[in-house]
Order: sequence, then C-alpha cells, then structure tokens
Amino acid sequence: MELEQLKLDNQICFPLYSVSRLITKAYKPFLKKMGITYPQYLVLMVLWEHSNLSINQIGEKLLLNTNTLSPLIKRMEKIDLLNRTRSTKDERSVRVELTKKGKSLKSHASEVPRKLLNTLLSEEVELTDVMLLKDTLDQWINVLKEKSEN
Amino acid sequence: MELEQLKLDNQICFPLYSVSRLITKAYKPFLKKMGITYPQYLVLMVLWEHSNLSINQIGEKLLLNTNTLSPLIKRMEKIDLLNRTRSTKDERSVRVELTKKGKSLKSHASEVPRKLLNTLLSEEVELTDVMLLKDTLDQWINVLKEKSEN
DNA sequence: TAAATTTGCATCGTGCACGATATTATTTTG
DNA sequence: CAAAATAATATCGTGCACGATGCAAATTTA
Repeated sequence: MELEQLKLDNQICFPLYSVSRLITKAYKPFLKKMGITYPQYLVLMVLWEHSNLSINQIGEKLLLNTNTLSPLIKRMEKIDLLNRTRSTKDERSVRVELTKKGKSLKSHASEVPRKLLNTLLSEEVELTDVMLLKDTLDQWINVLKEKSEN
Repeated sequence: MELEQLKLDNQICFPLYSVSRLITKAYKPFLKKMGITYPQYLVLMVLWEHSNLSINQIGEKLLLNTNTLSPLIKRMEKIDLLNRTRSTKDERSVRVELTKKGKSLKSHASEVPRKLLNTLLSEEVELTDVMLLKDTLDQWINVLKEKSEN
C-alpha cells in the first residue's frame, strides 16, 4: 500500500513546522546576545509597540494562552525585563510594563530583522518571495484562528 | 522612536511560527483518535515509507537531533508503536522498526491529510496557494538547513 | 597496534506549548 | 441581594526542542 498523500514530501504541514524551527534557530545567536529567547522577543516586540498591556491582551496579539504566557512573563520579570502589577480597577487582571532594561533592548533589537533577512536571502529566495509568503500566511492565520476557536 | 521593522505585523517569522502552531493544533483531534502527537505522527510517516531506519536516519529526514528523537522514540516504544534494537553490525546504532500496531495506523492516517486540507481551504485560501506555499518553504528549508549546519 | 578522533545515541537542564483544572474577582441572573 | 455564570490569571502534567555534555563503539591516524 503506497499512499502518496502520506509521504512527508507531499505534506504542507511538515515544511511549515521545519521552517518555523529553523528560523527560530537562526534568530538564536542574535537573541542570545540580548539574553532572551524567541518567545520572549515576541513579548518584547508587543510591549515596545503598546506599553502596559494585560496578559490577556498580549495573548491575543501573539495567539498564546495564559498557561504559556504566565510563566514566560514571570521568567521575564525575574531577569528584570518587565514588571507585573495587579490592576486596581480589576484585580483579576495583571498589567505588564517594561522596565528600563526592557525598553533599552529595543534599539539593540532594531538591527535583528534586517540581519535575519540577510541570512535568508539568497539566489533561491528573493525578497518578493518573502513578502508573498507573509501575505499568504497572514490569510491562513485568519482562517485557522477561527477554526481553532470552536 | 518608532521602528517599523520591529512591529509584529512586519515580521515574517511570527506568522510562520503562528501558522505552524495553529496547523499542529488543527491536526490534534485527528491524531488524538490514534493516540499520538504530531511529532510522533511525523516519525510514523517516515517509517511507513522506509521501514527499519536508525535514529540518525529518522533525524535527517525530520531535521531533528537525537536529543529530541531519543526520548520521543522511547515513548513510542512504550505505547507499542515500534521496536528499538541495537544493530549487531554497529552497536552504536539503534534500528527502529514498526510493530503491527504502528503499521496498522497507516490506513487510518491516510484520511488525515485530506481532512486537514478541507479544514484549511476556504474563500481566502485556495489549493493553488497551498501548493505555492509548499514550494517556497521547501526552498527555504534548503537555505536554512545549510546555514544552521555551521 | 596504541592513541586520537569521530560517530551514534543518551541524558540533563531549561524553556516553551497546551489541555485540564483551580482560584479569585467580577458580572449576570433570578 | 444571593446564587450562578463568566472572566483573568495561575498551576499542574506531559511532551516536545535543543544546547551542553557524557559515553561507548567504530574509525582514522601516527
């Protein structure tokens, strides 16, 4: 029984999974210099753009649940990247705010995306491919987000 | 200081990371019926196509190292999906072979890729997009694989 | 052939992901 | 207003990923 659809080469999910891991790995040397991991970098990016968010709001932007974010953000507090404070208005909610150290990483990080793009671009992969891929993936996110919510 | 390149919306890595997670999540209900996880499903797919491989050979196909695969494959042995035996020719090497149970899952799994594709396809996402995306990602893998090897 | 190097796998530690469940605060409902 | 439902976060358990390190077997080198 040879089932073409079960061959690794014919599946869309495997390359997505692999590329995601490989790119995260490509980020690592840059992030290591800043002492952070890739998911922590994502949280920082959200907070650089919108200071003072709740755990929930961060989760909405990163599509992550609190059972992932809670400990992640606590680890980030431990290395003095941010502060967590219970909201006085609604004591269920935790407000997250960057420390000076957290804010200061922004300028260092600004170089990272360009450096990473350079790593990726080559004869086989051009900038237009990257843009096109991003557009497609953004559409997928919208479809998949809805599906996973019910 | 507003840095466009540091906004989440302008990064290629984030949608890759999110889509990869969302698709893995979409697989979950199907795989749960078979009692396996997505990485375990990947190992099964490799072994359905090539029976009797070493840990190393599986890792080459899935782009995973032994520190990920060793425990993963041991867990799969525990639920009787495969057998591990030291090669007599080279005692460093471990040969992995499917059990009857492991083989028998193949026919059940053959439906999964089509079902998943149906989940994904919609007005916004067409089959041609999926094929195109796969081609692009396969090229990326080649580029990134080389970069990560040195 | 003895020593050095390489290879294949395993173990350890850390940090995600995420389903399930718990806890506390707020809101809704009867 | 009291009870029920909902919401925001946290905790627990399991399973990846992966860098670092260890170890034994095989190969290469001197």
